[in-house]
Amino acid sequence: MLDERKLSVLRAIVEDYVTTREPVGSKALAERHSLGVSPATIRNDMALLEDEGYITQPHTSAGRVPTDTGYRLFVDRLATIKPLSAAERRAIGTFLEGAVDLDDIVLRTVRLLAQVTGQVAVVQYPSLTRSQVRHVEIVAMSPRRLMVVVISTTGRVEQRVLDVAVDLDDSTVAELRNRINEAVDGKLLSEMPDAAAAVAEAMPVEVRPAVAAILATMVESLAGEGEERVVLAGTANLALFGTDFPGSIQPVLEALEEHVILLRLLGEATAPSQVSVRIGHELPVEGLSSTSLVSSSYGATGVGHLGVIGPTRMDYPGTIGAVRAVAQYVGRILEESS
Amino acid sequence: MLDERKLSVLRAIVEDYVTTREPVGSKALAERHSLGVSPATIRNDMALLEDEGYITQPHTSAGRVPTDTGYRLFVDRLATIKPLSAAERRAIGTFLEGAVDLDDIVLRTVRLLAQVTGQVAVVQYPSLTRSQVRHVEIVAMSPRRLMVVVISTTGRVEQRVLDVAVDLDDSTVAELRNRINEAVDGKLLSEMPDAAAAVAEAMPVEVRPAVAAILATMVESLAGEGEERVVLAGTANLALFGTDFPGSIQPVLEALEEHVILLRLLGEATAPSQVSVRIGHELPVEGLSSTSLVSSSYGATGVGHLGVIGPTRMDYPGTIGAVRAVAQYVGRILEESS
DNA sequence: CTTGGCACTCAGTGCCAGGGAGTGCCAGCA
DNA sequence: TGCTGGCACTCCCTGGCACTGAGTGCCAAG
Repeated sequence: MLDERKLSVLRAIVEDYVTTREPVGSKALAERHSLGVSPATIRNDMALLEDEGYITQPHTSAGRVPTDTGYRLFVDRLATIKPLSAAERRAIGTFLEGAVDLDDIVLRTVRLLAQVTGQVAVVQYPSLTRSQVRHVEIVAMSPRRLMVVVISTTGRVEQRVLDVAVDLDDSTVAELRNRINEAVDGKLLSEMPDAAAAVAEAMPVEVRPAVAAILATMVESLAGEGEERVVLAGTANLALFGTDFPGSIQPVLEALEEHVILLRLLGEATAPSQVSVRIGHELPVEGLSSTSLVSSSYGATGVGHLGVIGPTRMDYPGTIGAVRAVAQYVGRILEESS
Repeated sequence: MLDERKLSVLRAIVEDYVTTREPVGSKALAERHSLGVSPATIRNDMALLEDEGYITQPHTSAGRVPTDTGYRLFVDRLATIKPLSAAERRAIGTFLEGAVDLDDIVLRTVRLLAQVTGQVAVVQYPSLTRSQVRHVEIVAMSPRRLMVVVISTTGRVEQRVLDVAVDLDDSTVAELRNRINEAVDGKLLSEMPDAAAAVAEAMPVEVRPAVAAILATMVESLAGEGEERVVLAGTANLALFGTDFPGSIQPVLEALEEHVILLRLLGEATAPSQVSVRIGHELPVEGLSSTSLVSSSYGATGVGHLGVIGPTRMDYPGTIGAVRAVAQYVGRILEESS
């Protein structure tokens, strides 16, 4: 159905449209790309591509514009990812090296990504549920109030204050601390429920229910969905692409404020440690129907995700390259600092 | 210079312009407001108001628009703050009551403020330096690595991991913990340096330098500028006012991403526990020169700030009322939960 | 000091014609 | 069968033009 030349035409249309922001016509294509055929032939091909739904015209006597499916085909079969230049890679490296703690790493990453791609960057904090536990600290603030602090290998530190129904003396707390650390050290937080159950079993019978309750609360509050966090940067870049969004960037900004939704989108990315691209209406979010999301997980265990959101008319090869590179660097930095 | 009637004219211009978004002319003023004089008289007044710099015309043969100084005069002398309706107050109360922890309080507050005012809301986390210390916990994670956790009465919990040069055994750490808690309990974090010095003095001489170093690092890292945080909501509302910003909302969005700057602006607000209004070029930030900031501190001790950022052409009486009300409620909630 | 009248300015709108980019279709050619 | 050049057609965009209407500044009279 689509022979080699028609694919070339589609590629040329996407590339030209991305750079010029204007519908591209057959004559311009014949001039700017060496397709070896006349405009008339290209017109025939374009008519067919339009029938197949890959391109469309804004109005009768205008050039063609890629559709979502057109971009999809381009990304899947026609684009070759643009690797970053050596200088760019070096800049990324040194910029991220300078980070002092996890907050700083995430902040730098998201700003970097926004700056490199010129679009909106999204970075998720390393997910606690996928991180390994490095240390658990339990402190009795008062006889019936405990503070639990969990430190992950990725550097996240989360704490909760729990009220318990039974007085717990210091030695019991100390024992609990030791047992918990023994049980969960190096484990994924998602494995904690099982480990916690075992710990409760091993404690003296009179405190067992209290301990079980503590552990349950602890696991729930630390490993819950609510603990995922994302950070954004570069929303100002949206205003530069204002014309790319039908009407207004308002719905886009609204969608970006819903961090829960962003987290879901990032999480839905398919293959681990590979860049995923979701285009226009492929994103199941109203306000983002004219944007694309280029995302990837980072870290060896896919401990978090990051991505870039921009208009569907974006430079996919470049953006994919940037996202991939940044994800790699962040993963490396996190491993070094753990 | 400005008699009563001219002030009324200015007030009428501001009110009309805020609602209609269009330059207002003498005839319209005479019709919509009962000023008791003819359009011609109003024209004379307007000419004078323009000479004084309170209003301006976008072009000849257009109506008048308030200038920054015009708004300033309006806010200072002409506006009567619009208190929220009973229903609104009730809604605020119940919405904020539902919060489960500090993060939740802040999140709900900022969303509420954005929703009520229809503009961009900014809420600063309770400042650690102005909070009282409720509890300090020191935990030896390994002989040379300590974790320090500080809990404030406002519910903020901050932790740091410190590496120390000397081995500290458990009993020393325990003693340190007790002494610190004794010394700083109920004190403002800003008073900690003094308290810390006294603690170091009282420790055994061989660990004294190490302890002093720990305390110094601790105070510095916890009470430093870097620890202030702000949260935004309602940036999407900016797009609705797009036409109010010359050119683009891009510089505004950019400025909003600079949290450090926002913090500075919030902190500069003058009178404590009173609503401060800064209009247009009064804000020393390039990108915000066509916006106004209505802000207030909250909490009895002015422990944090919150505010609203919108176009200079905003409903000042309503916004001031909303900011004041929300600040009061947040303060109350924080006290209840402390 | 206020008021009505009057001339003037100028943004905004609707209309129209011309130019241009682009398309679809068709007939001819390899 | 597929490519190509030619041609008529569509429709957006631009610029010019006249017109309207809101609004102003000024002035003379009350």
